[in-house]
Amino acid sequence: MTSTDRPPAGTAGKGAELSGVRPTRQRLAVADALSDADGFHSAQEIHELLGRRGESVGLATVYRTLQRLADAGEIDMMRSEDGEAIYRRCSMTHHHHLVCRSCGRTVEVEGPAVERWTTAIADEHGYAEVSHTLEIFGTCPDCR
Amino acid sequence: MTSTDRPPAGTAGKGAELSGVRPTRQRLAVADALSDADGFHSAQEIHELLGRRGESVGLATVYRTLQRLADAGEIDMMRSEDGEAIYRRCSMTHHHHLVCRSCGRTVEVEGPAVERWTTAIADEHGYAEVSHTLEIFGTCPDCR
DNA sequence: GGCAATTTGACAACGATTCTCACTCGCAGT
DNA sequence: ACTGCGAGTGAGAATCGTTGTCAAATTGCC
Repeated sequence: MTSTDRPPAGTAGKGAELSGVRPTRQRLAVADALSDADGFHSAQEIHELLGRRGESVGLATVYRTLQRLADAGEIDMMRSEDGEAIYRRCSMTHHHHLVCRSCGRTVEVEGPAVERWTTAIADEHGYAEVSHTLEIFGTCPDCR
Repeated sequence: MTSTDRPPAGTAGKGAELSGVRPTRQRLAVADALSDADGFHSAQEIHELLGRRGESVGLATVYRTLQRLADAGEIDMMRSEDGEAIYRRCSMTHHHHLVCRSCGRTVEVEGPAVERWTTAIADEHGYAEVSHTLEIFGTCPDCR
């Protein structure tokens, strides 16, 4: 469940998207760390990075912040092959992976055609809020 | 008592992939369960299914068997949105699933265009023996 | 039949993520 | 600036999926 319901916070009538979200030191630090380090990073990596920077932030807070950012669509979340959640600063295009069965070498590929197709198919069946996962497996040239 | 007995040294050198693999009841049961239930299933689901069937198999064994099968390329493994490992029997008709996030209602869809696209992309990067997984998620009309 | 390597299974160990809860801090009103 | 309250935080417990351990059971092959 991705419930986003929050208690009747009477505070209404202020910032649009940021209703009830406080820009605390920790949140800024997490968002910042993720911006500085590009590419995908796990919550634990971010936590460690913050520690090295001296900006100590609790692990639980890092998890919460990362999740909130992902929910808000400000960052992308996907899962590594180990099943760990990894995040990256948003903006880059949505893409898929072409993975080698033997060595694991991965190539990121884009497919506007696929994006269009999935949306069309879902639409055709009346499904809304579409998302999808696509992974391609094969044996890379070096492993042939 | 070491070099006296020598296991089937070059016994009918054909069973390449199955070197040292015994077709035990448990392994057959797991492979069977996965074949019967199509679609993706987690190790725990398979374990539970086997339990219901009366074919009791240890959880650890299910994990090991599934992993071995995946390594051998006999089944596909990917990760659910929760990060859990899910497997499916390989070699079934090429179709994908359009799943409803709320009620789970699933529609099987085919996409020759996607098949062609994935093959083309893989080819372009020199990858051979291509296979892929694609799942589409959305909210079905009844759940809107 | 009988032996040794492979497998199995119950359970401990693990690592990632979430939950709990007492304590702190930012924000708005006074 | 002072204060109250709820959002936010953090340390550690609790979950949960998955892997490691090891004695006992099973299987293949002589």
